[in-house]
Amino acid sequence: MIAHLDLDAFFAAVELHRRPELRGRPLVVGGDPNGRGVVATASYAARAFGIKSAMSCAEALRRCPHVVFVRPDMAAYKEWSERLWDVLRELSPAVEQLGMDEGYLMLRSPAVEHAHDIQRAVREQVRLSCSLGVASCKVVAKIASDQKKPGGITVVPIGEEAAFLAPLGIRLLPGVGPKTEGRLRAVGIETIGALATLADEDLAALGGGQMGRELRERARGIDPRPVASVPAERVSISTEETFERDIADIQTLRELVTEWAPSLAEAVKRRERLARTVTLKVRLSDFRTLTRAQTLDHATDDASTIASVAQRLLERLIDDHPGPFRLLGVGVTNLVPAGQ
DNA sequence: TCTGGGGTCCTAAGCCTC
DNA sequence: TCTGGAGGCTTAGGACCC
Repeated sequence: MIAHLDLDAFFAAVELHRRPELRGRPLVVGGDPNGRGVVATASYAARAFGIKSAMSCAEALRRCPHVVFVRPDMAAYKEWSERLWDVLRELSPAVEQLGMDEGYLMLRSPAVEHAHDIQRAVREQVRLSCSLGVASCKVVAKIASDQKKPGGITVVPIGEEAAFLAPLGIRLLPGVGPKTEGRLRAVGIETIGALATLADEDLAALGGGQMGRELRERARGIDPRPVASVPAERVSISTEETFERDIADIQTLRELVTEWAPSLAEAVKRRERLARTVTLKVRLSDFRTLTRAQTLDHATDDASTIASVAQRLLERLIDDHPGPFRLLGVGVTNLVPAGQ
């Protein structure tokens, strides 16, 4: 059996350990409530006011005028996260980390007992609350872990996967976002059970291809993906910034590109890689996102090369769309091992 | 609601080579 | 020499995730 483990309001939980005087008060970890910030994590006290992740901080403030805002301290969360994963690797024969605050674990039998042991160890050794889903495959375990938050364990016995999923809303299936949900609703599919029985000819509602077939398989509780203990290699590194106010001035944008290139190059070097492709990304005032990319003849980890390619891409982009821009980003992809 | 920052994966079109 | 198709690479965009 597999467990999906998910920390409960992770960033907020860390902040409450650092400032115990805020216990019980609605807390949001996120951006600037007077700017363009969004909520990264809301404490459970804040959720009671309808505040959710990804909501704008301005809206969160409207819903709860006395909410406390805290800027994220990623370095601190990373430290807590490392402690957590060290503990988990001691407890399970195979652990697959997804991001800082969730992942899959292989369970020993009896699985339910093992899941309780893991939850207790996280509480006692890392002082964090987590929820777990226990099932025969990843997709079912993941959906199950969300059923009894915070602090719950949901077990789906073997053979009951499809029945467990059937009544749940389509949006709970990982891979179904707002767009796919809309397309499915348009053809009358509202539950995971309805998706599971979708006829081949109706798969077009999911765009046809392989993704549609895979989603339908998962809706049936079928998911052969193993727990992968070895982390996948990074495929891209990027940095981006949403501006306080939209920027039209080309010189300012050029300077930003030049300013960011060294830290990108550093990140590439640190991973002992070279980058073959440089990408530039902008967001227009109307929220449309545009990208331009160039693949180099010779892979690089050189800041000035990255900067000059990004500048050229920026000029090309500005020729097509003069701005102003809400966001600017620079990234590298196509990473190959250094020395190749 | 008025939408961050860091990513991953998929798709489709255009181009090139075999 | 011309043509057609397959397949790979690059580019751009879209959807999704935490």
